[in-house]
Amino acid sequence: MSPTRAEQRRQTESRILAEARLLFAEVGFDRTTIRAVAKAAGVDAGLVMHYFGSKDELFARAVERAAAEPVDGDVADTMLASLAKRLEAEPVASLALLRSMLTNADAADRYRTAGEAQFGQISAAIPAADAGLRASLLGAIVHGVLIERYLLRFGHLAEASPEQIIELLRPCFRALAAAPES
Amino acid sequence: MSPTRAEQRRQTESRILAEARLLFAEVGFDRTTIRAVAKAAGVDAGLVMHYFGSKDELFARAVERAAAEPVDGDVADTMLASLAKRLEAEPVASLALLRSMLTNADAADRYRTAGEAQFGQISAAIPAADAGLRASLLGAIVHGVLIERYLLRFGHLAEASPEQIIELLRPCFRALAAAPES
DNA sequence: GTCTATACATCGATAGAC
DNA sequence: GTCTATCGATGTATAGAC
Repeated sequence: MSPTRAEQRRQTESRILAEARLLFAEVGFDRTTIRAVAKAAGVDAGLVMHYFGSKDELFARAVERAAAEPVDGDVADTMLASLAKRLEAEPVASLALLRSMLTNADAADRYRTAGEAQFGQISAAIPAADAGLRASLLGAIVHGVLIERYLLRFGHLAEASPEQIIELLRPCFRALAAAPES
Repeated sequence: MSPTRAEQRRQTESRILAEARLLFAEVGFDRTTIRAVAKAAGVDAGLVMHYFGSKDELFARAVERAAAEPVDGDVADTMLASLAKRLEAEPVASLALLRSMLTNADAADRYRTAGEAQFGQISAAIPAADAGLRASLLGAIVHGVLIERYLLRFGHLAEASPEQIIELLRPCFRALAAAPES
């Protein structure tokens, strides 16, 4: 009935990862210490190092996620649906990346890489000569909203319902996703 | 002909402040060290401490700026004009604040305070029941664009001309600044 | 007015005991 | 599989010499 060593390790490891994600999302890479992660997970700092080798590796494991979903129908609607999902359930792994991307080069790279896949699809689906810039603006808006809602917790944005936000942004997204005249 | 001690100090102090602003904008509060600021300004670390007392005080002095300009005419146009100005000349003091606001509580507070004055005006000028949320979204968009252009230097946004960006954002801003029907 | 020397704390990482 | 002990580096801040 007692768990094998491999099971033990897997459980402890995932508990460490969960606490690391939370801390990275709350205070960012630099201010998250191995010691604090270990304490939150109820283990020793040496064990965290033993499992993950380095703080960078721990961060990499904590923020890795599944790939972005494909853009099928209308660009604006697809992006709004994706944003709505992230406004309903707080996306901890994304927040860990967002929190750290301005002060950590590795986090910035991962953020860029994660965004490029989605960017390519969106850019290709916009029928305009300046599709790249339009897609970039859409991305900047999404991230600006997520930052002020979850990371800075600005009053109106933090408390508004996802539907309210989505409906206000819909005309913006439509304007950016559609060509000026066609 | 030789400068007085007071003049000497004033010059050295403003040189230190300028270098501090640059470093805070480039790598954020935590990774900016007193030693690095001193070195960039061509003085000793002890002197920086002697002038400003603490790293927090140095940061406060480095990011303090003039108040936001008043909202006179159309809300959307006013905000777009304000954004255009910040897209033409890189606003170093603002960037220092933006770079640090996700990982430093004091920077986040200053950012919030600086934004609230402008927020109140914008919110009051929007004729809608959800004016507060609309104003917040406008702020989030502005900051999202500034972050990706200057702090992350994303290709399309970093290279686009201010006019291009402003014209693409104009319909978004109009939609958010105007009541749904009136 | 400017610099040297140093106290004091924190953190990542390593080695090894149990 | 988990924890103790410790090294080495770095950074803020202080005290005092010049």
